[in-house]
Amino acid sequence: MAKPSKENSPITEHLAYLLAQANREINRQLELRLSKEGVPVEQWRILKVLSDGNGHSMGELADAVLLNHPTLTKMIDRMVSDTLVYRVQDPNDRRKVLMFISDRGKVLCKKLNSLAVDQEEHILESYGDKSTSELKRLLESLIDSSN
Amino acid sequence: MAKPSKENSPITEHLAYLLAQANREINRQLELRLSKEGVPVEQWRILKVLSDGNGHSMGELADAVLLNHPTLTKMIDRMVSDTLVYRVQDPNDRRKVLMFISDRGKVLCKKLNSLAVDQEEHILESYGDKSTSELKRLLESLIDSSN
DNA sequence: TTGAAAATATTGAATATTCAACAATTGAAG
DNA sequence: CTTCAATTGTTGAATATTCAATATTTTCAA
Repeated sequence: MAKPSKENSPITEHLAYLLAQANREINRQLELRLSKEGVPVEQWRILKVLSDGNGHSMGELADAVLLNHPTLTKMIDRMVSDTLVYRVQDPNDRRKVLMFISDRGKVLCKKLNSLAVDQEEHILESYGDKSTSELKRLLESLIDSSN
Repeated sequence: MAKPSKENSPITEHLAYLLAQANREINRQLELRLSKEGVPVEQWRILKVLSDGNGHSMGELADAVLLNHPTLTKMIDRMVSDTLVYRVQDPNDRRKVLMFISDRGKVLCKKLNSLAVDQEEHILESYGDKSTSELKRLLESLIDSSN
């Protein structure tokens, strides 16, 4: 009699797979909303981080928005062309570039925020208040325990 | 006095962001393990799905491994070159291609499974048994409620 | 039975991402 | 001080992904 083995468990039971699947689905929904303004999810994240009005270095930003450096550089290039953000050399460390959000960027960010809030509310409705906050709590703690 | 608004909540509090972050981190860890065999995560998923020995169509496979069709086609091309899998025309519906895992693929899949199990056990240790199963349950239910 | 629509997989061009190398600046040890 | 290593950001080439168009087969209505 064969003993049950983890190695035979279907892919759908792996945490890594469930995370990928959930992420894909939620991201797809968010993408759909933000596409109303023609903006990819990553750009919304960038705008949101910068909307505190402070300057953020590229490295800091890359960490915050989950992009690696070259990808971020190229995305920022586009956003600068669209005058959503702008670069300023850090006066205290001239290796660094500080990114700031423009007025136009702020206006767009507000619109995007409300589209994103729509989605969160939609999730709350179909998935439930309690499940949502419990899931968030568990995700935060997983991320913590991974560092 | 300004009332607290969801729209100002930091990006780190959004479910979509937490999912992306957790997914990124867990995937990174898994990638690291599987790189011992030089195999990307997606190929492991493909092998795992095919390791039931049955033929799976490209569409079915694309859904299961969370890749869109053209990407899967090109990845399968590589795996066929590496003789990990092979194509057979579906005799019942000649539009379809059925994918099968090869003997070499099975051998590789076993090694990959044990690397993946290592990771899951590492997560169980640092994150805890209870949290892990609770998180899995919530993720499954989120995915369910999104369809 | 025929012809139009749907389903399935692949292709090639356009786009995006990644890797490795680079340039500029700072930090720090001798 | 000077030099060498580390940090920061960008670039270009290589790679990968996506979108739109295509080919093939099946389905189904007329």
